[in-house]
Amino acid sequence: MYGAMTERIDQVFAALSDGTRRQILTMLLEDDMAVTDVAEPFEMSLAAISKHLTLLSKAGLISQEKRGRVKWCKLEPEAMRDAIVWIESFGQLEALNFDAFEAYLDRELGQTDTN
Amino acid sequence: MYGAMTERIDQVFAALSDGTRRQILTMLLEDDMAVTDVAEPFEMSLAAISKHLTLLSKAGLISQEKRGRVKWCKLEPEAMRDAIVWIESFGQLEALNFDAFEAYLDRELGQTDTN
DNA sequence: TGGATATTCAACCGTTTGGTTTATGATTGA
DNA sequence: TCAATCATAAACCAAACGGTTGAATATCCA
Repeated sequence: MYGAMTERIDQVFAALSDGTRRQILTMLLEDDMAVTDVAEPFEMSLAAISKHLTLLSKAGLISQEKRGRVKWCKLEPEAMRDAIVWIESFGQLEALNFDAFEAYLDRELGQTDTN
Repeated sequence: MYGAMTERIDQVFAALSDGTRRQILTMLLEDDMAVTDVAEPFEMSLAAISKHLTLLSKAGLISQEKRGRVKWCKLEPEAMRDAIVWIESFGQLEALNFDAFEAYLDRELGQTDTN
């Protein structure tokens, strides 16, 4: 069994492991965008971008709302929160974040979260 | 073509997208470990853990050194640096980190880093 | 020497990923 | 109404993932 939070972190990190998707997220920092406009700077097909957006959406990193024939994509940075907490704890250079990491681990264990 | 740094970030995020691997990294925070000892708390085969360790090693997140018949695994948290810079910039809650992100983007662009 | 231990290799399996092309559905607007 | 536009679906492909089992390799030690 796999905890809900653990699974979400899996999805977020997996979503971030592709340069195209990271670039899309960066573009969405500016403003909400239609799918076609998201696809414009890329060389791949619209269908491929549509798949990337679906994956980002499943990971919670964007939301999509259809108005008319246009589907608007909006960044949802909150979805990164737990992933940020996890990864920051390893930036031991500034050893400040260990408290946050231990708190995270406690929550994980408190959820009968076997791997 | 894909920039070297971009590719490394891909690998790091992909490595972190699996709960087993994140747990291994957490274990290695404590101390260096032999492969067999890493595998002990998991229910999967030793060969499976060995593969996870190979992947972590390719991502630079651990190093492995063979002494005798034992292969020691050591955490290499520095490998997370660029991934941390990238992801932190989206934690807009504390809007402090944007400078780091812009610096990252500048480096990316400065590397003829097409996607 | 030879058995036990540590680790990986090799072959296999089913699923997912990241892309393609073509077809389809929904909506717009002249 | 009907052509153009926006977006996804469907079918396909090659490669990677995450796991298995069984064999192979290397080392230790009695």
